[in-house]
Amino acid sequence: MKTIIDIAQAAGVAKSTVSRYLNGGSVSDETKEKIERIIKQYNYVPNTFARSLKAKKTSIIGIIVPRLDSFAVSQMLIGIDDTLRQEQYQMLLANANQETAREIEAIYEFSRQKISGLLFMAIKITDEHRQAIAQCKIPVVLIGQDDALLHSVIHDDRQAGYLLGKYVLSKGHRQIAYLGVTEQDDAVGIQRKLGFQQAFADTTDHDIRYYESGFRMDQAVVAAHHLLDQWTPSIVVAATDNIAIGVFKAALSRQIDIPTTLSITGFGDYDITEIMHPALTTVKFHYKEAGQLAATNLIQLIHGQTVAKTTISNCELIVRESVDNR
Amino acid sequence: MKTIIDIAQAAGVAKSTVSRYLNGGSVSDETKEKIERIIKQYNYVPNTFARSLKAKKTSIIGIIVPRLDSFAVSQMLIGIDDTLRQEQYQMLLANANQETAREIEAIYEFSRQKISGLLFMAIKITDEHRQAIAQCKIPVVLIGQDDALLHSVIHDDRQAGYLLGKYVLSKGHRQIAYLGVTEQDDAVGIQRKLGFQQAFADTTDHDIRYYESGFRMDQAVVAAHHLLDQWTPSIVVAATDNIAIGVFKAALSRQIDIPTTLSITGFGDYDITEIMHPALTTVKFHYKEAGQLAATNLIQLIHGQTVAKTTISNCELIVRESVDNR
DNA sequence: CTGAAAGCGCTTACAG
DNA sequence: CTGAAAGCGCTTACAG
Repeated sequence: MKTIIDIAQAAGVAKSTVSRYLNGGSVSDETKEKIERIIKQYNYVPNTFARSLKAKKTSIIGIIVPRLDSFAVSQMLIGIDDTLRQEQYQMLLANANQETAREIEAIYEFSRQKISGLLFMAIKITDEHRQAIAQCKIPVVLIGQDDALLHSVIHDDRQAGYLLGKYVLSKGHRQIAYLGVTEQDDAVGIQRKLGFQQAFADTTDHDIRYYESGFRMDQAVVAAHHLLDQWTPSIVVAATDNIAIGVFKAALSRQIDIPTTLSITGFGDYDITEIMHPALTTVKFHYKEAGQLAATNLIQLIHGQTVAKTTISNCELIVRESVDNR
Repeated sequence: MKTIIDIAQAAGVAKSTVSRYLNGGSVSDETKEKIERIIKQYNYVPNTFARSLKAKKTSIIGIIVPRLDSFAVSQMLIGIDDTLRQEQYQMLLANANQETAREIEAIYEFSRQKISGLLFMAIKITDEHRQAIAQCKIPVVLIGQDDALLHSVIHDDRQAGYLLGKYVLSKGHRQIAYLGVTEQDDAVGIQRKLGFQQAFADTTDHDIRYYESGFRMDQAVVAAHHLLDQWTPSIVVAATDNIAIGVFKAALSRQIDIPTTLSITGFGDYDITEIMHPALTTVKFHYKEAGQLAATNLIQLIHGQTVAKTTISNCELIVRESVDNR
């Protein structure tokens, strides 16, 4: 491996001059050309460690995701990658596998790698998280989850629940099973549900019953069977598209016709929901844009600029075929 | 930020002793305890740059993926993450977005970051790739694509095509549309097709016609319409599940009944294919395991151990409902 | 515009 | 088991 000294010697200049060339400092056209040629010839690549050690900064952004096999996560990653590339940042990725301990671990590990910023898709922010983040002194932008202190880009989960609630109401449904997720997850577990309930605030002739499922499709199938064993609603409102797909699967295996006998809705507008049969009525979030926004905000934070504490990414109701009139 | 000198002073020892403690060298129990306590108290985290600069190694593995919104890629990433975590490696991720130029760029950028190994999901290996890899002197394991020189973990695409071909044949289909992808992609574009053809080697009363599609579902829809405009096969054999889903969608919009009028198959066994209606007959690849295997092989390569040049991950036919008897 | 020198925070032989 | 010293490959004031 060639070092800056090799280049300097070959070009007949001091290494500080080469360094200046590398960092866009003032160098005469003549030496510039000379250095350029030598670098190309030697195929010289500066050592990032030496550079970062001295300059005390890196071009690496850490990203913590709860899982890798999720449409929402993939889309957000695409958005993040998009803007990070443009700004010449690299992505260091950690999969927390939905475990808080692994999230904390990743924060410290990232700190050791001296990332210049952190993009964090958390399920729930605890004091332990706040402490780790504070200790590492890294700029952070949360994605998908709000926090009193940290910067965040969130989806309008409340509004999403409300829009869907109003729609379900308008279609005449009154026997409603809400298949949610743990309230540990504020955005998905609480806000969507609150928005949904709000849509029914002025209605009295309805019966909404609450059930809970895990995030994975197979967990949703189990939860849906459990639900359908207990009750016969006219609609199941699932807290995510993935869970809705699980309900589809359970209903199918019970020979329940969708949507004639049972209507189903989701949240998220996953790619696949469009081609399901019947196509799923859901609420679309702009995941890719949220990822871009979060990356942009983080970079501004790194540059010491001020950024709105909370950025809200909007949503829209996508009406398809899985909800029947009642 | 505290440095090793702060720790050394506070503990009343030399910094080389602290370094030895950090790296598991011989230190008396007494000093060990002292240093341990101080480190905890100061919340000291060693500077990775300084460490890597001197020790000339990192714990970072670079990963280049063609896209992020793919079931196969996600699953392989999960597998990779799995074994990399256990071995204390970090993942530096680059999304090439199916562009060769971005793949090359990523290799050089990774080299600058001094990754200790590269996991590469390429579409096609060109001389430009080989040159970049050779120049950077980084251990590499290819995933999903074979190469004459580089180490790789591949799926048994040929066998997959063969298994599916034999099945299609046994179900009586003779008017077959093979909706493939570009032959640039050896594994998906060539091997699967060759295996499929091989299954028909002893048959003469068949008519297989070849069409081509992009990898994305929306591209597959267009390709499927194009195909169905031109011909009326009894089955469409799609080169990936994603493409098969596009065919489903096109058939649905044309009111063609699946599988009665048109049978469809895919490759990959994406999660979703199980809950489609009718459920998709396909060939399952073990993506997660392939990711684990590749990561394991790469680490062995990094440790200077010898590794089989090519590791083949097997496949199995998954018979479901999308193929009718003919 | 250019160069000599100090220093970033570690690790690693080498003595003792 | 422990410490003093050199050095990894850069960047950055500071002179000139």
